[in-house]
Amino acid sequence: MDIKDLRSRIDSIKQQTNGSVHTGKSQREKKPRPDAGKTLLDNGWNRISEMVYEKVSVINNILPEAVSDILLDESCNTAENKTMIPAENFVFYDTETTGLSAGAGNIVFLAGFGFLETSNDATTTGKTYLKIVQLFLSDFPGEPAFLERMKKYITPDRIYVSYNGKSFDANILRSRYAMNAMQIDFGYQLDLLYSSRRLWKNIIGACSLGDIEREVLDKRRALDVPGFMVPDLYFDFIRTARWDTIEGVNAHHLEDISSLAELLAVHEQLFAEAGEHILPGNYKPAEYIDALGLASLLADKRPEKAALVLSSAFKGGNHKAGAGLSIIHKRAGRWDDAVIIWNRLWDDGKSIFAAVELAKYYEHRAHNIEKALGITNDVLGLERFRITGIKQELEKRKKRLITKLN
DNA sequence: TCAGCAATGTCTGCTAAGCT
DNA sequence: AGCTTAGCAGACATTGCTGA
Repeated sequence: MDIKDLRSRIDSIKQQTNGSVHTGKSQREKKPRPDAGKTLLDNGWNRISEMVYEKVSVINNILPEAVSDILLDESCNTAENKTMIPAENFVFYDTETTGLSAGAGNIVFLAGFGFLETSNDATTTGKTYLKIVQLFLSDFPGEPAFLERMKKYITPDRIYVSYNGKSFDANILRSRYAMNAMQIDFGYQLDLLYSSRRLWKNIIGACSLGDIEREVLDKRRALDVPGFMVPDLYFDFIRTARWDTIEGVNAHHLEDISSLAELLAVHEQLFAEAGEHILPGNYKPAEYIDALGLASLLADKRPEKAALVLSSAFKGGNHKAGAGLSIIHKRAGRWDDAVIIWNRLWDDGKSIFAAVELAKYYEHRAHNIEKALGITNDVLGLERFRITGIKQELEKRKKRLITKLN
């Protein structure tokens, strides 16, 4: 994007949010939008204290019903000895801030928490929906009251789901509570950035939440506020107290939280169907998943599923998946299965990894020194070693095998 | 008994990438 | 832009097994 495109994009966003495109004319000359005089209170926000506002929205998109323990580690007390955790234990959260650093000058002005709840309404009983509570700070002095109100939604016994929240949101929040001499006890942090990278990085490249929304969730935002503009728009709001200045940011923030819930649902769907060849309807087909990444996520808690994923990918011609599967077989003592894979990898693609494994197998397991030497000579003849250490290792092996043979 | 090998674990340093 | 995290590679230590 060149500077001209960027300028026009910024103008069009400003036009949507407050009509204040920079035209060279003074503020006084500009014609305000008809709704420019609206306040937070006109837009569904409730005033909690002088500078703190709160809004509740209900979203009915694709939501996780129960969530597996696959993405959680042993430090998560909520998941202790459970393979499935009720969705009510998960809180989806996101913040908007005045900058990127965790330093003193950067504050959180918008925080949102999404709770999965089940309807008690007579007509929709049992239906799960996402209730999102947004908290807005309308000016800096209200920060202590803002943080105090937020404590209502942060409890140590829940699992807090975010996108890059481990690095960003949680740290900034902790730092704001510390700056205000207040205590906060966050629950377990589940950051979907890292699992998303494993699943899609090799397929779609960049894995920002926006990329994931577009490529995986198939969501298109009509006109979104780019992150880098958020601080400026908030500062405009502080100066002008015009609600329409910040309207786009709040909408963007609500979308982000809603997408988090949907993204967790996609993870769950993938885990549930791992190893099966068809992923139905809502999301991209199986070829759109990095089999190695999915298997690596499943490896600890569902090793049998990880093996199924790799096996199915290997059948489809993914040699790296075959290599991974062979190591699982080897560790489990299933040598015959491992040898079949190594032979195929060697025959089909002259895989150095497979050849080294076969040489080890014939030397130490099958005690067939001639065969071990044969494959060692074959692979040494390839002359396409990226890692010189492997070649040296093979030459050492060759020397040893010749001695053994004699 | 001991040397050599393979596997595994730990530590360190570096890089890439996400958030507003 | 600043900060944090995970992943990766390389170096090194430890353990267990095997065969001379």
